[in-house]
Amino acid sequence: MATIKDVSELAGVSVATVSRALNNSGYVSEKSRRKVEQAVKALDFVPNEVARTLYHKKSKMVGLLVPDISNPYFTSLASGAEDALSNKGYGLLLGNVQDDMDKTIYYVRNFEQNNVAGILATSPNVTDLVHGTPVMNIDRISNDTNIGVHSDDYQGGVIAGQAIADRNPGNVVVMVGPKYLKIAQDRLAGTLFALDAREVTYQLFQTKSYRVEDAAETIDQLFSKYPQMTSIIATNDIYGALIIKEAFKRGIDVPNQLQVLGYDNSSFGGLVYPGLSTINQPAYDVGYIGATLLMKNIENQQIDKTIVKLPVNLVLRESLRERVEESYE
Amino acid sequence: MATIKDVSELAGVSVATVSRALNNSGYVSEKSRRKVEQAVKALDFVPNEVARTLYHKKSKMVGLLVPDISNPYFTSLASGAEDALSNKGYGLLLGNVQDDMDKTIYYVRNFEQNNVAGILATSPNVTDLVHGTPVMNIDRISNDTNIGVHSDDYQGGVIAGQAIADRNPGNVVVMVGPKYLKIAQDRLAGTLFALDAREVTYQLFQTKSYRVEDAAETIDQLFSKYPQMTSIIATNDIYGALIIKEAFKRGIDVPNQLQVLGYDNSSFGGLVYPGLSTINQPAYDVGYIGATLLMKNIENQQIDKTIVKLPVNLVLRESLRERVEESYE
DNA sequence: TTGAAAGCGATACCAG
DNA sequence: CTGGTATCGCTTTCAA
Repeated sequence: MATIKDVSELAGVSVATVSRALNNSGYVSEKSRRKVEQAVKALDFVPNEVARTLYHKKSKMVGLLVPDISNPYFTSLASGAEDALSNKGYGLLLGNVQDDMDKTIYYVRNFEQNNVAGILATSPNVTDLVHGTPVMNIDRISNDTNIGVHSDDYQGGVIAGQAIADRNPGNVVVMVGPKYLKIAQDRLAGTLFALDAREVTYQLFQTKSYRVEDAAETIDQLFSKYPQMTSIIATNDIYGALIIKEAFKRGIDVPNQLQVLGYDNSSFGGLVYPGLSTINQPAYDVGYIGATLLMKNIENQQIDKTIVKLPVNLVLRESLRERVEESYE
Repeated sequence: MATIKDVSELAGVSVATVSRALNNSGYVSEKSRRKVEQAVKALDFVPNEVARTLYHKKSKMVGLLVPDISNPYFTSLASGAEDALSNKGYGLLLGNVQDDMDKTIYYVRNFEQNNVAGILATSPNVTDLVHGTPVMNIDRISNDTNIGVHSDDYQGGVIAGQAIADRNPGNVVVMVGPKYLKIAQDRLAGTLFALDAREVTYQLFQTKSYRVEDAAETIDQLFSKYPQMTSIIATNDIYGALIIKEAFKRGIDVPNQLQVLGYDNSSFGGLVYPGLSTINQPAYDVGYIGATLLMKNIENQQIDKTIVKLPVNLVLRESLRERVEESYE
């Protein structure tokens, strides 16, 4: 690969001039500029990003930390981030941390060794691990986070609770995500608020994690513990789909005997039958907006202290029963 | 962040000695080594990878090109690659090229600007775009590719054809992937061979791409064109799941009236009901082995000219009918 | 408007 | 065993 020196020699100017021409910085005569352009073309020259990074101590790359890349929700998120980033010429360094603190530490360190311009993090504690690199929290936000973008979990919980309350709830089971996750707490609070407001009773069922591998066995426990349930709010769409499947196996009619509500609006929600009703979290948008904000901070050096909270909405497919109008009592 | 110079000053030795101590290269006295270690600890020093890369003209990062990161098949592949890479201290730069040549070119260029150590590519033509960077083709291999890892597409096609032939095929429709993809051709050849050998007749149905967005409308065309079909071999699990769903909607019993075979063994195949039978492609392994081989080539500088072909197998769930034993005629 | 030269942070050669 | 120094490719003062 040609270097700036090769270009300068071919063009008959100094490397300084080439650099100026390339970056439109400082004065460059039209004549020099033309010579540089020709040489660049002739040599198929592309500036080396590593050298640029070494000088600036900041690369054109952003590190993305996701808990589990097999989970379609995070895939959408990554996809949004990637689109925003590549639009502005940034690259994406991927870190799959698997909800493991050691891997998180490993990747943050690795990112900083590579002078990433910023980090998009789905674990709120990353801010403490970093040595000055801008961090944008996405999806998972903790109470003391003051910058990030996520979807409105409490509201999502409320919508979920109302959707069930509206539809002849019966015996309601609410699956609860890992308690150390604020998003799980918020969502639960919203759901319980909505349910209580409508005087719907419910049972809570705790799940360990959001990981795909843990899902199958959890479902079994669920059905044996609550064989009488007629409504269930799942922690995510994977559980939602598995519950529908298990119901089919047991000859339970969905939604008439058991209605199921997922969460996330993962891509496969529309692939199952009956279609999984769910709460749409704008994962792609969270990724896209998170990346956009991060780049803004990187370029301005000013860290806005803002939390962007994106609205969620109910996606109705066939796994919920018909809505029952309130009667005049 | 501390630099090697800071360490050398604190330790009272030269940067050369620090470097030697850090990399276990050349002679370093025990005494010097201890001083260096202390200084490193005191300063929380981590060597800057960018500077290392500039010197070596080769980073500890690998670029991964995937056609569509929303597709769970590529997600597994990426996951395997990531595991192998992070085990050996390599980072993963992601490029989502969306089957678009311009984006492919953009990313290859971007990867080389960053001196990636190698590229894992799902588009066979990447080898021609590269300026000396080692390329390992994964998943999609063309005829003139001489290095790569993929799963045995022809054999997968054969297995698929046999699975259908074994099960009272009736009116068979074979979906055919994009013809510019060798994997699609090979798979088709295998399927047709198996079907012909058993004297099963079939119809071909061409699909445009593997992209998720294009799937929904294709299904409609399929059902209206072949309302009488009783067996279908889908191009992938997404189509498989959608076909099952559409069958349910139309009151067609799966598998009795219509049996469905997917391809890929995507994570959600087990989430639908009835469970989608499919051909398991070891996506994770392709990614893992591809990355491992690539790293071997990177480190030896010698490019083995090898194609690794991984076996595929039938995953039986409920979307296929019972096997019919051959009768003695 | 231009070019010489000093970094950026590490590595590795060569002399001592 | 150790330290000085050239080098990787680029950017940016500073003087001319």
